[in-house]
Amino acid sequence: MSFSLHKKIPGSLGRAGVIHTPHGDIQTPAFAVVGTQATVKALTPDMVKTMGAQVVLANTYHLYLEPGDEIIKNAGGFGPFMGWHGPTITDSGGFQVFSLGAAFGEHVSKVATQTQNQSKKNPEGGTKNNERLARVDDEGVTFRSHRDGSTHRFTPERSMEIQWNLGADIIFAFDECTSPQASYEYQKTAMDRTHAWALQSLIRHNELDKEKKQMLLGVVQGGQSEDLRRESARTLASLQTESGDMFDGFGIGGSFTKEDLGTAVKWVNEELPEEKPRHLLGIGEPGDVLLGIEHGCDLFDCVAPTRIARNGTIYTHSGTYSITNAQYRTDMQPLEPGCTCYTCTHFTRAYVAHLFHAKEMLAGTLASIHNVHFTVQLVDGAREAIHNDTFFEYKKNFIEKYYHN
RNA sequence: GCCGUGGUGGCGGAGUGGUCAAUCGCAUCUGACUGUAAAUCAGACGUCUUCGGGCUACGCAGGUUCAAAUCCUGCCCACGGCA
Repeated sequence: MSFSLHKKIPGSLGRAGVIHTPHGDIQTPAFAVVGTQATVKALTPDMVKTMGAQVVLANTYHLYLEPGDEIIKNAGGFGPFMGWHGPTITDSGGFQVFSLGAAFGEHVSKVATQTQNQSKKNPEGGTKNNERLARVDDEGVTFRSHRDGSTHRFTPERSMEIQWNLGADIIFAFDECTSPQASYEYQKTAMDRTHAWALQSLIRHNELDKEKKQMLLGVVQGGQSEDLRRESARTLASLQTESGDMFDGFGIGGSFTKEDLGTAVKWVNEELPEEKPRHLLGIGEPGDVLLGIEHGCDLFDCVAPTRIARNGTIYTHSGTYSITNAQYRTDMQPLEPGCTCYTCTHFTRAYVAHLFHAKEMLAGTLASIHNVHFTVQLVDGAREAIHNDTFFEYKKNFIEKYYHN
């Protein structure tokens, strides 16, 4: 397990490199396709591979609940279990602390469209406590399963044990992902807690993974404040156990606003060591990914391509559109003219629209193929541009078309 | 021909004197979705509107009533039964 840096974007933090894993290399920057429950929804691993995806990310919380991490351990890890033989990542379950906790029942997302006011209801932001499914304390998180209501508890140690069983090549320290509505004080509290958990994660992981098969990434938090973000990055970068073990890379977590995503990432990556990979967690949409790449992130993952696909939204180089809109029922063009994906080379908008209206399962599959292909291609193109010293030109061309049509 | 039942918005189907432009479901239209509580969710859905409201509507035509989708009369239509 290692990371090698091959090329830097002159004048920015952006770079291209390779992460070597026991299941193959990941050329970075790379987009990890999300397969939360050991399946990329609506797609077979063959399809995912054909689209050019290099790595699949699954979720600790979900796989712990179903089918249980022991079963996956016995299957040889979630990769073999799902029939994906390339590199893999698992998230720690930390994000569910947010989505089942402070964000529960709220219309709060990872990337807020505008600067939101701090919650008047709760310093941590979001809903009243009695409605949520997860509650955080200094030692861990107690949560109720969204599937059957049963109560469970995650600690940093437990997350490491489960992720060890799930067997991904790259795993994350257990962290607390905060709401963008949380107060500064709460962001600081959560960040300090995340740092304490980071050390516990590191210690427990090194007990389990003596041969260092997995890369463990520490997760930077700190909300939208520059001082906290920088402090978090510095703290994690220098964190080490008594035996000298350190993180193999870093995740950048938490929530952002659309406006400050780039700057927040920049603050963090200015502090993080250059020789270790950085994963921008849960991002994202095309423009956000390019921003992340420019500011020095190597890995991305996001549910957007597959989720919006299943809901009928199609990525194109001139922006997104909804295939279910009436005008596409008779449109005999491919989803995006010129696209080389399987869907675009075999089917029309009218056909895909029909599948959506008829509620056929293939609708989500064909749309997902296109959107994942689109996103992977975008990142591949950016990587190539970095190697060719044309990144800014590449980004400018993309952004102009994508956002101004 | 007689008897019975029923005709409500694109469809199905509530409502059986006032709070009904009419519950609800489907369809339709539009929007949202960023470490997947998500093949999900939200809004609109007679018509016009200066967004206060106005107008036209519950098979058709009359009638009763302050007030009718709801009660009465006739007609038309559908389904079932008997001749």
